[in-house]
Amino acid sequence: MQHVQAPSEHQLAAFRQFNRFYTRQIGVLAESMYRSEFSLTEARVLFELAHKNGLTATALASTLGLDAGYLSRILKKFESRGLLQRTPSADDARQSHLKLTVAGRNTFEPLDRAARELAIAALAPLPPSERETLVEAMTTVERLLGNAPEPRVPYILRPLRVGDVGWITHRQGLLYHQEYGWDETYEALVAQILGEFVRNFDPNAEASWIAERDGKVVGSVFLVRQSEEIAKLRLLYVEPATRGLGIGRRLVDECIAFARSKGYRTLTLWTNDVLASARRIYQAAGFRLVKEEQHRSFGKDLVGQTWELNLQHG
Amino acid sequence: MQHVQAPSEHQLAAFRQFNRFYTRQIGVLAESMYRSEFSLTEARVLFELAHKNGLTATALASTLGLDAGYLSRILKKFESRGLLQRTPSADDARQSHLKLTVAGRNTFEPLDRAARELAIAALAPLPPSERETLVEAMTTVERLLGNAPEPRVPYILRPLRVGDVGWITHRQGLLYHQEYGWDETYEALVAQILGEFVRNFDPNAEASWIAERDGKVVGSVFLVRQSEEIAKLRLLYVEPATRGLGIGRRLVDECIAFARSKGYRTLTLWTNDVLASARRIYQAAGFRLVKEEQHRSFGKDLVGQTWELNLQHG
DNA sequence: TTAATTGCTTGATCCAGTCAAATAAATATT
DNA sequence: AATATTTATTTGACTGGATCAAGCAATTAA
Repeated sequence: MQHVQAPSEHQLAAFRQFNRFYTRQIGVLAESMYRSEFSLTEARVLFELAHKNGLTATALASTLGLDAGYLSRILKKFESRGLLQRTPSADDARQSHLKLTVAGRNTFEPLDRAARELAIAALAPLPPSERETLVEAMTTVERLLGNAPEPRVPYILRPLRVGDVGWITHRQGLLYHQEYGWDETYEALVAQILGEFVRNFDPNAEASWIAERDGKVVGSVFLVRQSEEIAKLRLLYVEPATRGLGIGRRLVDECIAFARSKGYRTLTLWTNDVLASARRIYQAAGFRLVKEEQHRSFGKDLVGQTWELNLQHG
Repeated sequence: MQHVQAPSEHQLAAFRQFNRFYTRQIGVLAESMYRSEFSLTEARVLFELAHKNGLTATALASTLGLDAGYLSRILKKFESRGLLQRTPSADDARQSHLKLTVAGRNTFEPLDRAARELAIAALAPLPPSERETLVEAMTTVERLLGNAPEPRVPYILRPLRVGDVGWITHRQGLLYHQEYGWDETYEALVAQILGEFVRNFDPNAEASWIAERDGKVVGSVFLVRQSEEIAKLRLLYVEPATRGLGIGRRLVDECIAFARSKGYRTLTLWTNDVLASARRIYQAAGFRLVKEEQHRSFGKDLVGQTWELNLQHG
């Protein structure tokens, strides 16, 4: 059962403002097309036709959100001018497949170039770094508003890369601050642990896994050597937005498998009792609570827990 | 002289795709208004009138990008229905100031609520974290495309907050990786330094400054106590996109002033000769190079430099 | 004083876009 | 197999959103 929280006023306001802004923006674009022999809608149709052969009228109408009758007339106009060729569909005599003729492509070309010039004119004044920022932001909007197809692969695991240490520190610091009120010393501890992990990394005895989804880090875990026989799992974390995909469990499983393969006898970890969702994962994976102690850290009174997994009986 | 590089093909494509996408998006919005007694344009006019009193027709036409004649008719319609009141301007008898009547506000209200419902419907399906991402991306697009007024305050300095340590580590790690090819051990070093800084922080002898612009961290510097008489400046960094605003210089100046006020005699720092822009700042601030040594770090052969500033003669 | 510009209005017009009805093919139902 | 329903497309009829150009009065510049 998921409680759906209402969007905040600030979010609604920003969303609506953006729509007003972009309505105007597109008005400007449309205006600049005004002198051409085609309307904005006709140009959109041409664009679709130029980029995809064999479309049917219905498909076209639905991707552009056009009235079927209106589109029909536009297509008729194109055909009468020799820009468009219709081929009756083999398996449905009602439909035909649409394709621009050579003349059609030639007509589209200057239109397309003009649109390109417009885009250049919009981007060129920006410093290069901001161009990239802009494009990224646009992609984000599109992905989130367009009923973005859920990524086929829900997430991938990959090794640590430059930038990850800082990012994970940042997210964990913020997250535990927001959720549990831990202060900046927690983030600092994470930074130190990860810094040391990287600088003293022993590839034969240690490992890390980063879960990535849609190009963004959504989880991670680290396995360090504590002694000849004991490996330690550290800093398991999963982005709240991606909980429920089994990422946490997967990360822990990877750790266990790796530790076992390297001949460790015990996998240990230290956590705090407030971290309930992590605890469930550890329990499910077979860890057993071996020690608890009160401590004051990160600005809070906490109960630290040590969990262990025997790697040999399994 | 600034060389203006052309936008990349990828950027142009993304930009144009977004325009097509949002054209469709706005088409959907307009459609949903179809049954109301006002057209989308009329609704936009109403919105502007509802949110700003005393507008003139020309101002309105230009903010919405409307034809003056068309707007004139719309206003006439509003006035004849008693939604709008025009007050002749005192200092220009050609203009009049526009203001919604009470009836006008009452008419606008359900319209506004409907638009609000639409916004809710668009945002509600997203998980909260993505809502915020979306809104941020929209704001970014708007800022970059709308001839965004440069933020009045180009940047602000603020103390360290939770999340900063990780973020700064992330950015510095990535940046020096991209610009100079340094490997992940540099990021790890930054993490350790910052982690230690926070955990052993002595507010009477140490300090940090975060430069923020538009809500985003764009620079930082840390000052640590090395001994009774020597303070050390560490990890100066400025986002490339915001170079030229004097942020680096400002951060260094803050360090110097703080070190002086705390009675240190010397301010020292360690850097590498490849970091040219930082070096210029140190030189300009009066630092002198006191030592150089070759070393191999971060996967590169580097020349380390120690710079010092005498805090007493100034 | 005259000329040019600006703010707004009005007449004329157009064509983008909507709606409903019609046709023919495909699919579902009996 | 016959009938009903749905789907893809077309066509006729119409509306009203939007543009353009001309015009008027007030303002500003020459």
